[in-house]
Amino acid sequence: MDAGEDELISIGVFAARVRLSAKALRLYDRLGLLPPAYVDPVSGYRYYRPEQVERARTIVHLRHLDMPLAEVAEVVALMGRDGPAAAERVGAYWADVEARLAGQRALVDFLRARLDGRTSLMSERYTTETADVPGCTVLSLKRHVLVGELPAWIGTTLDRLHAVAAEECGGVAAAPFVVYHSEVSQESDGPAEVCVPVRDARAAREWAARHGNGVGVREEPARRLAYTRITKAEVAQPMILNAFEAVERWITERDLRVAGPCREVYFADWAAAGPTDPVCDVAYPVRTPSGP
Amino acid sequence: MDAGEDELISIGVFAARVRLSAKALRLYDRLGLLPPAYVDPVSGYRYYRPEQVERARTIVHLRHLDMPLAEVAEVVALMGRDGPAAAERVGAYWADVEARLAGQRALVDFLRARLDGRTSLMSERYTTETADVPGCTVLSLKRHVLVGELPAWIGTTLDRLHAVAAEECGGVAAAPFVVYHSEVSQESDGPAEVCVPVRDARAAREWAARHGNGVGVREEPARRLAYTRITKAEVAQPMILNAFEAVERWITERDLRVAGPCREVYFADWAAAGPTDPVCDVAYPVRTPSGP
DNA sequence: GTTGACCTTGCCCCTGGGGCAGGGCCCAGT
DNA sequence: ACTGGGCCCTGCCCCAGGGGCAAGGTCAAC
Repeated sequence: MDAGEDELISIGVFAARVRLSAKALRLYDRLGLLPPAYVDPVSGYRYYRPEQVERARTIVHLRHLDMPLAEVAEVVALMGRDGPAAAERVGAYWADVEARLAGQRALVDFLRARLDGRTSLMSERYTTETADVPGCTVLSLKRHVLVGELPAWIGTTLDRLHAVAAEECGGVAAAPFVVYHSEVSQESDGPAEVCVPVRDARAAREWAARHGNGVGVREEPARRLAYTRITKAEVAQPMILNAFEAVERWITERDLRVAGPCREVYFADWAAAGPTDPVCDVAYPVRTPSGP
Repeated sequence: MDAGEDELISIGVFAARVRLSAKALRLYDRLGLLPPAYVDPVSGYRYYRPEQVERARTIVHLRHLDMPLAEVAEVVALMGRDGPAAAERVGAYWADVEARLAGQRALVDFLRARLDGRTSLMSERYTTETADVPGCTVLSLKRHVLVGELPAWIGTTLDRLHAVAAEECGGVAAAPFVVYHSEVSQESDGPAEVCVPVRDARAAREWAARHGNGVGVREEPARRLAYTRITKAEVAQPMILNAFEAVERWITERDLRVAGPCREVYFADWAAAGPTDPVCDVAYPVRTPSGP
């Protein structure tokens, strides 16, 4: 158990054994990730022990998974005391990676199809029309949200506001919708706003003043919307982007102007709908080139 | 076709529409990736046109795949002229990503098992022994090679040297082996050397002087090897790391010292072997604590 | 004792931006 | 016509995770 001092290894030899650069080892020392067993107080030379090889190799492996050093530090800190917990952290990290990847894979398909020119065929699938919708008072909740969390957030928020509208505000007056401010389709975070039109504007305002943590009430003006209707399956990322682009193209071709942030109008019962049932209108507010 | 000047969009508005920061747009301008349609020569203000939205969004998507800007530039350059070629490049990029990922997935399994403590069970699977092997003359080819390319490189190089040894150097004298210099198991590149022992040292030397582009001839000294025997299936990354670690542990426990770079000795016919057939010895040269 | 290999710190470089400072531009209201 | 506030400009420093190089100190073998 008593390790002789002859076991001290210089940084170059240690680096070669664990396949790290000396530079990386110095960095890990500075970060407290893998401090040398001994540092000569005069020369500043770093010396390692063979027992440190295991820790170093674990770090190498974790870096090979592109795990940030901060997280690597947590894992190796756990390693000595609680192996299963460390293994668990690695699993959790990798699950995150795989989740991100699933989205990226879908995006690859979408992009390849678009670059391939198959998009022109696809845009014919979308029939765009306009409709004039009256103004209304809406319960609204606005937040920055990442693409990955969007569906879940929309679902729960819609349910919450739906319940409030039904019980406190005289019922739901029209189809709920989600507005994407800074008017892009999706991708990355960016403020999204879930809106549920209510019948009783005054009751809504009072309820929001009393309870609404984050929930606001506002007037949504009457609008002319250019929209295309899509199925439940087509709402998924990134397929829905095709719908947004189709509507944009339709607007441009007709020399109309976009007059506000784009939105998704959920006119059907989401839970009851099958994958091929239409559930959503992808819409842009428009005005005519002449009028305001 | 003549776009009115009223279509010019300021950087802030354009940034919001394509969901990029103004900072990113300036960077893309500087890199020639997405130059503004017009730059005011007096104020330096950048102005974009709606037609540039498509290109910008493609860039956003590609960046979302973590594609480096240099490669993004190539793809978007192709986009206008040759869509299918651009799609092809994206596909190729993603295939690379997936390939890298396959290796990382295996590494995750390996690491989780090790951190979980299941490694102690596994080390019992490996029976380590020592053997004294005589010195010999070897044909050798040394190169820096990445982990992913290792199996392919070893295979083809072994075949090449095998053929030379058989035809020009009096035949193969012993089992070929691969030496990993800077003595680690694997991971990342790092010089690896394929060695094939030959019977006729003089013929080998002459052949190498005449033809050997990169192929060298050297004396491999007699060694005592600590080794464990593994099957064809166990040669795969990263499972083989368990074997290396088992041998290292065995050496440490017996108070021996590593006396050279580790190696894999391929004693069986690789092509003819099934997954459960032993084909390889994972070995470290050792010396006793007393002797040199 | 000398020499060359090794080690040290410190600095600038890369990518893909974020954030801030100091200063210029533009438009709308008065 | 002026002024204010909101855009926009450039330039600088910052992040991870190191790579590379320079100037200088150390170690060990001969």
